[in-house]
Amino acid sequence: MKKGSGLSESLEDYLEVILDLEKTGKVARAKDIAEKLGVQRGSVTGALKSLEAKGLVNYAPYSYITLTPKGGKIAREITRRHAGLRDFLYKVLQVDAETANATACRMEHVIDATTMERLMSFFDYINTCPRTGPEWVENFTAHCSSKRHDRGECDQCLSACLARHRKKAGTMDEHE
Amino acid sequence: MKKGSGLSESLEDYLEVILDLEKTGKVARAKDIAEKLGVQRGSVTGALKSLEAKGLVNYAPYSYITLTPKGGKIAREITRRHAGLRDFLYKVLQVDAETANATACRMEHVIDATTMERLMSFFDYINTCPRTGPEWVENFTAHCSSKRHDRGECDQCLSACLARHRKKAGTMDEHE
DNA sequence: GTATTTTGTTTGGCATACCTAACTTTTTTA
DNA sequence: TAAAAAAGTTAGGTATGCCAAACAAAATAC
Repeated sequence: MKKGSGLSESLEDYLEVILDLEKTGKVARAKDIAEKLGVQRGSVTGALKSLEAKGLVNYAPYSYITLTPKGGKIAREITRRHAGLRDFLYKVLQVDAETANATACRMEHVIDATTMERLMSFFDYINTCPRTGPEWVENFTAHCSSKRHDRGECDQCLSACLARHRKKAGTMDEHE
Repeated sequence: MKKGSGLSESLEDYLEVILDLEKTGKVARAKDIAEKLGVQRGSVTGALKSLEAKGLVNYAPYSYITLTPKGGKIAREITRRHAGLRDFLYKVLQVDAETANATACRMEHVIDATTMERLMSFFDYINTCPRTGPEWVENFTAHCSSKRHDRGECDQCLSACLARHRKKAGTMDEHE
């Protein structure tokens, strides 16, 4: 268990882009792939041949390009990682949208399946645990700028958190 | 602001290993570098020439190898990232030690400075905020295995957390 | 339906980064 | 100190992955 697909980062990027094009524009064309990846058209031809040889895309010269089931599976996995990483970076670490996206784009190729799964569970844990949740995440911004927690407010913060939870739990009971 | 060093992942690895060898065995020898990186000795010579040309290592054929101030700075930065990422993966996400190390080893080359800083601040936030802390992190394990929070215990968990904080705050007051 | 434009392919070249194997230098040992 | 071993270098080769530019096919326009 290393990187999962066994593909180079470059080829994984091609699959990801092809999936994206399939989802939006119906057909993936070499020109669009080149534009999205910022490479020349000639480079796309080479990559497609390589992907075709690995059974990941349906491709023949001058034909339309589609993902094979195998290629689609990998592409969806990469896309899932991309989205998950981007969300964690943007929503939790609160990195600006562009940096979050760019960093996710690089990390998606190097993170292993185990770590990715754990990160997503952790994201879920943060969001569902009453001790944390969105409001706790927001406070992280303050922690970042001030460099230190204002310890004096901790008691108050914790009490408010408990109160919110009880109110919420109470509200939920009413609905039962 | 992209990757910081502008070096390839490969060359960053060389710098990291050279720093490590300098710290432990005093002198970095090509043979040790090759072993640590899992490459042949011939590959090391090529990399050293490249690093020398960039002013990152002091190197001449058959000479000992040392990092220049510039190379040392980059090597320390990579090493710092490696340690930070490994700690986050191991201590927070609780990925097994080997996977954490291997994943950190790949991520260190693709994470940008901003995101890294945020991640470290977040690690600090988790550890210092009374609402979270080590005990909250431990509970993450349960969340992972059970797949769901046992909501019934939340009130109790939160109350205990508040009690612990007050006790701790009280203890601290006594010391003043 | 032919000419033009667009799109796709091919070719040759460059850079990285690795390998193997032959060779040289340095170090060790006898 | 001379032979043997170890360490380092060089040379030639492979694989990726990109580019630029010439070329071919397909699509569009007239």
